Amino acid sequence: MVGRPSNRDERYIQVMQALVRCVARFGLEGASLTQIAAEAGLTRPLIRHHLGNRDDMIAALQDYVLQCFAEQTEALIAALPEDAAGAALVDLLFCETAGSSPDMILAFAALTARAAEDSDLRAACRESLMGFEAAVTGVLRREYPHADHQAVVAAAHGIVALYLNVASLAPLDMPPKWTQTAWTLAHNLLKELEDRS
Amino acid sequence: MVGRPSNRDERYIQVMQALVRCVARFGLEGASLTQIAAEAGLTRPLIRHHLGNRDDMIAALQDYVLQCFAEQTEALIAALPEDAAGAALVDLLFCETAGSSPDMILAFAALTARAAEDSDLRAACRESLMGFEAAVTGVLRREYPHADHQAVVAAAHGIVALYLNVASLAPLDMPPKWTQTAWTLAHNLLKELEDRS
DNA sequence: CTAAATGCTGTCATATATGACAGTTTAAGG
DNA sequence: CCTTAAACTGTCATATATGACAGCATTTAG
Repeated sequence: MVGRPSNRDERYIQVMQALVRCVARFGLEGASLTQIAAEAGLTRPLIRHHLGNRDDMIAALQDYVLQCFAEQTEALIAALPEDAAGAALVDLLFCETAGSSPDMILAFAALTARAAEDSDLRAACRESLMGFEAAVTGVLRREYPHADHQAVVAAAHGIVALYLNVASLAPLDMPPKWTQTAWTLAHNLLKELEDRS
Repeated sequence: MVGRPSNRDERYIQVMQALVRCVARFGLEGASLTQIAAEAGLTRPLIRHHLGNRDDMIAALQDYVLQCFAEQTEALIAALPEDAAGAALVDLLFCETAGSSPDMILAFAALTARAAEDSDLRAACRESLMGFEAAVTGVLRREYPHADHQAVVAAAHGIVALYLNVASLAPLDMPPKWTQTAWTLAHNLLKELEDRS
C-alpha cells in the first residue's frame, strides 16, 4: 500500500463527538458547519472532506448516536456485579458517568423530534429505546425471577423514564435534592419488586 | 379613538401557536420565518410587523410557553374532583388532551436545551417545572394528608417524570402497551401512597 | 368625506451558510 | 529520489434567511 495513511476513523469520531455536543445545545439545524468544525478543532472544508455534506453528516449522526446507545447499554449491563445488579444499575445510571452523557441523550431527543417526519428514523429510535428498556428488564428479571413479569416491565420502564428525565433536564441544573428524589424513587421501584418476589 | 381596530392579540396567539408547532418539529433555530408564517397562514413580513425580528419572537415564545404551562397547570388542578383527585389527575395527564399538548412539551424541551447558555431562561424553566411538581405535590398532599412528606414529593416527581417522558417521546409513536405501562406505573405510585397512609 | 391609525404587501440589500473544487502539503512505499 | 494516495487549505459561486422599509389598503371616528 502506497500513500499517506488514512485517519478517517479518528476524524469521524472527532467530528461526531463535536456534532453531538452542538446538536445537544442548538438542535439538529441550529449549529452551522463552521461551529461544528470549530468544536472539533478542525476547519469546515476539512470535515466536509471526510464526512461529505450536511445531509451526510446528520445521517452519520443517526448511526453514531443509535450505535453508541446500544454499545453503552451493552457495556453497562456487562459491568454489573452478580448480586444487587439492579441497585448497581440504578447507581451507575444516576450517579456515575457510566451511562450515556447528557449531551448524547439530548442529541437523541433532537433526533426524536425529527422522527415525526421520517418513518425509518422513527422506527430506529423506537427500537433503540425499547432495546434499552428490554436490557433493564433483563437485569431485573434475572435478579427477581419470581416477580410478576408485568411488574418487572413496569419497574424497568419507570427507571428508564426517571433516567431520561434527569438526563434531558440536565441543562436546567436542577437542585441536588431533585436529582436525589429521582434516584430514591428508582430504588423504591426495585424494593417494591423485592417485596413482591 | 380613531383608526382601524387592532388585531395584535389574535395575531400574537396565532403566531405563537404556529411557532410552538414549528419549534417542536425543527428546533428553536430549525424553522425559518417563512415556514412559521406559512404554518400560521400568514406572510413573513406580516408576522414581523406584529412581532418584530427573530429574537423578539423567541423571547415572546419563552413567555408564551412558560405562561401557558402555568395556566394549564392551574386549570388542570382546578378541574379535579374532590375525591380521588390523584387518580383523576393521572388520567387527565395521560389519557385526555387536558394537559399540555405534546408540541408544547417539545417546545419546552427545546427551550431547556438553550437554557444551558441563558441563566435567566434556565431559572425560569426550572421554576416552571418545580411549580408543576409542586402543584402535583399539593394535590397528593391534600388527598393523603397522613402520608410521609418525602413520599408525597417522590410520588409527584415520578408522575411528572412519567408524563414528560410520554409527551416528549410522542413523535416516536410508541405502542399502546408502552404508554399504558407508564399510566399503570403512575397509578401504582398513588396506590403505594394510599397503603402507607 | 376626510383624517388618522393600523393592517398588510412587495421588494430590496445584506448577511450567513452551504456546496464545490482547484491546488498544496504530507507521509508512506519502492 | 520519485510516485502515489490521502490529508488539508483557500477561495469562489450560489442559495437561503433575515432585516428593513416604502407604499398601499382598510376600517374607524368625527
